[in-house]
Amino acid sequence: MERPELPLPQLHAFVVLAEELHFGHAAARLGIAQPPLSQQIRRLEDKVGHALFSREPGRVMLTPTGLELLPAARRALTDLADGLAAARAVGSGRAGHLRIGFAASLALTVLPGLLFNFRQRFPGVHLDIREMTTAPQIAALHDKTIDIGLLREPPADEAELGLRTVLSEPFVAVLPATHPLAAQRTVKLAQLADSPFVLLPRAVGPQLHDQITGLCTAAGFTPQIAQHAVEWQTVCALVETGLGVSLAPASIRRIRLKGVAFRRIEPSTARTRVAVAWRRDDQSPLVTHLLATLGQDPPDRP
Amino acid sequence: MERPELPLPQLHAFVVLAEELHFGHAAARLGIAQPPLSQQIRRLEDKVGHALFSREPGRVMLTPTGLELLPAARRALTDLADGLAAARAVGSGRAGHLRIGFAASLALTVLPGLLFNFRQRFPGVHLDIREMTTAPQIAALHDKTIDIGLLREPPADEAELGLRTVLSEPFVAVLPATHPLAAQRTVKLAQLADSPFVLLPRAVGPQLHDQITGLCTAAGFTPQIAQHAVEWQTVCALVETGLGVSLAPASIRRIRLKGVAFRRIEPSTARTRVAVAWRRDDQSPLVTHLLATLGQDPPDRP
DNA sequence: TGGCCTGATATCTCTAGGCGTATGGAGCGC
DNA sequence: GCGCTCCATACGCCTAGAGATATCAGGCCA
Repeated sequence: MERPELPLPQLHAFVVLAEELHFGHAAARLGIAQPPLSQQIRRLEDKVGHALFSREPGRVMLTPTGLELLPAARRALTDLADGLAAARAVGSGRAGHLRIGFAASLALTVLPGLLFNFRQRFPGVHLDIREMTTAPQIAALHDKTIDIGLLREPPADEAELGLRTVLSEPFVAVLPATHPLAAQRTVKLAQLADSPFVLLPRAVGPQLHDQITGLCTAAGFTPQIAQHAVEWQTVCALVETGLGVSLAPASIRRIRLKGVAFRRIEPSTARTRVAVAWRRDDQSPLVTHLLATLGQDPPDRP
Repeated sequence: MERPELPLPQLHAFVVLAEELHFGHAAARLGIAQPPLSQQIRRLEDKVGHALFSREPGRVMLTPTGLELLPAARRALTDLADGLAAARAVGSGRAGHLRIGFAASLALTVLPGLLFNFRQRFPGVHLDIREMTTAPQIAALHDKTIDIGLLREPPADEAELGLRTVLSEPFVAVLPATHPLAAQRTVKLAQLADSPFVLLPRAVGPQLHDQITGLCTAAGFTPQIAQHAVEWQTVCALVETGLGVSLAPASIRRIRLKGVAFRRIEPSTARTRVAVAWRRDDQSPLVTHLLATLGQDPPDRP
């Protein structure tokens, strides 16, 4: 790649003149007087080393040399205009792509609304969504593998990461509608001690899993896990069949199955936090935009 | 098409820095000191409105914005470099295309050598060859439908055209080897009065045709045309079969058939002229080159 | 802590070039 | 011949920008 020798204003003048084939009109289109245009063309011809236009009295025409240069000049100008526009779009956050990690348990709560709102505001932005648990999200943020994390039970000691709580929700008991406790408005945790549990496998969400089993332990019993299911829908479905009960973040109420009842638990102090995480030093306006979207459209609180 | 805002030197600096990702090295490759490079990049970033590089201590990296701009910048630069080279090639006559009209009777004489030599010297030039008789060539030169004409019996009164004689050749009698006159070294035109003639149709080359029949008339007889043939090879082949005799420009000797004899005619004053014609005001270097080629490689004189 | 590397800043110079007005000069039509 | 159109030429002005040198500031390593 060598140093370019053709100033863009001259190329611009050249292209316009090639379209108008009239110095006066071309100068008018360029918004300048005619003599400067003559100079521009002259300078360009000097640089190329050959005439680009034949000025026969009465008509201006492109020479073969000019005809050869024209498409290149035109492409260069449009490339630059388009490239500049695209770069500005990316720079201002109207385009680009954003990689978001999210906890599986959010797929039915904050995530859909967030994606919907964000896409409506920034339709040019490609969103790359991947399901990850908390620890891998933290690692991926440091790796710059993702730009945004949506996770449960955020760690407290991450100096390089920004963290903001998106949702803090209590737990609910998930019961078959036929279960005796379903008759009560609230359920004491200890009352679940004898029921078999249906839970997500610990590997899917260790923080949440540990918090749930921790709640049971605090209530004085160890949950008897009868069955694992990787998705909350499945958990509810299994509860509906009477296989057992479960404990889940309150947003699970979104899953409406007629054979399943959700009941507040007591004590109700235990809550699970959902946070958004990002790199503090991330300059991308897309991150800012996403955080703003998250702030302006607070997810429904169940 | 709007006025471009990105000076090419800055784009060049940008591309080089994007490749080197190191201000010092990039500046060295550009042949400038490092501070000016920093300035170039800064100016470009000001114009774009966003950072193009992230300068973390220790490493320079492209931002997404810069990554978006890079391909456009690269394409614009190479387009211009290539376009400029192509335009210069056309301007200097190393490329382009040249439209040549030629008389059919030259297809076996001046034309092959001319094309061969010209193509060897200017392999980048596309030659557009079309067979035309004299009058259409003159018209096509005025129309700018062709750039070069190779014609017989050029007109004298063409002020706008340049004309140069390429070849001036006598006529020869074309005889079957068994013909009594073939025993002589030279043939008097009148001796052909009783033989049937094989000639090109007048439409193929009126000037030449008229000149041949004119020769006969001058010698006191009207040729009995027994057969027409559109190509000289065919004429010779028909003569070989004994169908008749012919009169032809001497360069026809190139066609070697064992049953055909070529004999000088007397009086030998009659000659046919082949000329090259071009527009005097034609600026194209290709025309000059072709004329030079024609001058430097004189066609074989039979 | 003191070099060293790397990039940013400050300041200066110089010129290419972009634009204007005024003018010249060739064709062309009346 | 006169005026009109259209392009070129001739200055003159002025800014952008490309380049240099000198210096500063932050990380890194010994």
